[in-house]
Amino acid sequence: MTVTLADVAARARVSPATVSRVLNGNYPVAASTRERVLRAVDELDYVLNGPASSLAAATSDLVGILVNDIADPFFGIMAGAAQTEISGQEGSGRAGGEKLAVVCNTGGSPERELTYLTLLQRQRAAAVVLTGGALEDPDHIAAMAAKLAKLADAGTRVVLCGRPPLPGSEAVVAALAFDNRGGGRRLTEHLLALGHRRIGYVAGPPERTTTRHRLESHRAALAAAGIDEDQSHVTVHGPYARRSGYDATLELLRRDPDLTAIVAANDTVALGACAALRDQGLRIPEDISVAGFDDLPFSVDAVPALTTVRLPLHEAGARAGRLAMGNEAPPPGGIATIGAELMARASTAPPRKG
Amino acid sequence: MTVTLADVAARARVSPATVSRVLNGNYPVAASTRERVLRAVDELDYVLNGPASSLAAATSDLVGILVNDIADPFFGIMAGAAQTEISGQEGSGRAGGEKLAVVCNTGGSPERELTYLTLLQRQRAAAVVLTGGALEDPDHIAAMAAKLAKLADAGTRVVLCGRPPLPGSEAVVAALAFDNRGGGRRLTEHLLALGHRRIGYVAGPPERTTTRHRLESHRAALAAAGIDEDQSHVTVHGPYARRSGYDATLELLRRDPDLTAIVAANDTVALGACAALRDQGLRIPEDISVAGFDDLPFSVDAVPALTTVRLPLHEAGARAGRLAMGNEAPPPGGIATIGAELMARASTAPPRKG
DNA sequence: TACCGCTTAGAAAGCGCTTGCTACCGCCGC
DNA sequence: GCGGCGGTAGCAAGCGCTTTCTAAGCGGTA
Repeated sequence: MTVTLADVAARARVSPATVSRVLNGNYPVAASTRERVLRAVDELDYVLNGPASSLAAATSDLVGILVNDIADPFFGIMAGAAQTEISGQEGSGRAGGEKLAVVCNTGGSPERELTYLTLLQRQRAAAVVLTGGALEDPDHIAAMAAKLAKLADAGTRVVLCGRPPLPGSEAVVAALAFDNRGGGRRLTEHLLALGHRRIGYVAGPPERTTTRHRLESHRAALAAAGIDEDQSHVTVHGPYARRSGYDATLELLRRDPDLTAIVAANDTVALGACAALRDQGLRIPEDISVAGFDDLPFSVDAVPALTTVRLPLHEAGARAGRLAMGNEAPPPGGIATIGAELMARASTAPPRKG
Repeated sequence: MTVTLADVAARARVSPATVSRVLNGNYPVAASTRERVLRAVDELDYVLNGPASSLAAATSDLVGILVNDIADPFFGIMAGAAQTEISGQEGSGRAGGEKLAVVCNTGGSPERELTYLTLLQRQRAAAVVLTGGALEDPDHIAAMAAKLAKLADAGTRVVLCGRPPLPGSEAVVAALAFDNRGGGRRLTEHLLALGHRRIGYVAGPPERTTTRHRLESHRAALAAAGIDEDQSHVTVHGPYARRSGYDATLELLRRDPDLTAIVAANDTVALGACAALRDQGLRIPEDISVAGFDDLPFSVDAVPALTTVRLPLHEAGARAGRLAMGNEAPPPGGIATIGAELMARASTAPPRKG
């Protein structure tokens, strides 16, 4: 019922081998023959059998992009950029060397992360791009390192994007990490420069690298400014979600009503924080300043516009895509840190005198 | 080098057939044998060869979800819900009947849409979910219908989610369409009830069904209220992007400074519109009302909170996922319309007396 | 005891493609 | 005029798995 290579071969009166070579274009075929084959392909509306092809050639055109939360533009932007870079290979006519770039949503679950990796391993994926902060659980790190090593062994190119390098894993083609520490430090320094001293912090889930890096750099900046009291009572952890920002902010206000600024783990959380503050009748930034992280597209449209740290998500994703395709030389040592730029906007201002 | 079924069979001292049957669990195998096999699998760290398996069984565990823009939460939410429903199959131990649910980003390009479909066809995908509004170009519709028919022929289950049914295509398992018309009508009626008569409209790209349905229902509501002047000079088209909302709003203001309300094609565009209005020194909703569409998560946090139309994106995505897996009966006729609910919030108010 | 049927395992034939090797053809150069 | 060579095409052997068909072993029944 379905058309096979052999059918095409019969129609073009050549051998299956020749058809295969025309389709793959990696072996000389006379122009006249090629044309005859191509015509047969068109007439029969032939579609290559991917599994058969992958099996015989021991390679696949699947490229997986893993994200923590597909509904979050933070990941969407990176994934989209990577996917464009990977799929956009050749504008040249026939769907030849086309890669099938697909994104897989782990939902932040370590098990699903591993499961997806196994599934991609099954498919003998050509490459895998892992985005977003990693879990700090040692077991999971070990499992991931082992898995990635196995993937690399099987010829899959592994790229990390916006994720710190895996300790001891040379399996990876390249790791592009965001400078969360530098960005976090600059953000807090900005607040300090404005005169803030009592700063609440709405952190992400404690077990994520991103959370820790951002939080640690915040505290380091405070310490460097001579603020060395224990910060734990003005820190609340929660998921990277709007709701979490809302709830955490109410909690912080309860713990210390004299806070003059709130730093959020990311922009989404910051938006929740703003909502909570407004609901408490506080004005931003007159009564209290708010800052986020990531500079997602909506942040500039918040009212007031959100002070945040810009991460070049698009650029990083695109670069990861190119690395995955082997279209760009890996950075020295396979590790690159991507800058994070402070975007000082209207949501932060000097604290009220008093 | 890589471990194959035969290696496992040798180690467990059974035939390859038996190992296959243990792994697929669709044939009786004695408990003791099964255990021996499973142990061998573990010890050798065996990973099934997907392509080989797909080739032999003539089926695959790939499920594709096509989206127009992965960086847009509108799609992210649907895709995430669908993916969860598809992957979340069996919590039961071993990675057995696991489906590989992946999302493919077409970027709104018809060619890439078709390309992805071909790629999925190659892989003999188990199912395909198409999300988001369709292009109205007759050629593309015909090409899509043909492609989907071929996919269905090859056993791939096709589900449309948030996309109008394809004319004459019985290839499709089910089509879940949003009630864009009903939502659009209610939104405009809300504005009319508030007393607005001069309403600007920032529409999406003219060639998309979503755009047309929303715009037509808006105009129909106006006409029903006796406002039957030509609306074209207070309508501006543009992509579904923040920037487009900003620019279009400035243009509308230029064309008619007396507009008392602006309706945007979706929430993202509405945010851009708000920014433009603010930059012009206009207050929302005192000077001018603004409404969006979709009710994305950030809309409630806008200042003022955005009046919009809620689309149950998560629910629709989940349902599409279930339909794709055959875990839910298709609606009668294969077509279901999903309600759209007006969310009247602070960004709309009666126009200033004037 | 002989027969039957049930349960469980193995043998082997592909699934549709790729690719190393061989074979053929026409032409050049000596 | 003949050996050789570059350029093309075909043969056939798998790639690693699934699945049909066959067979072996076992207990139960007549």
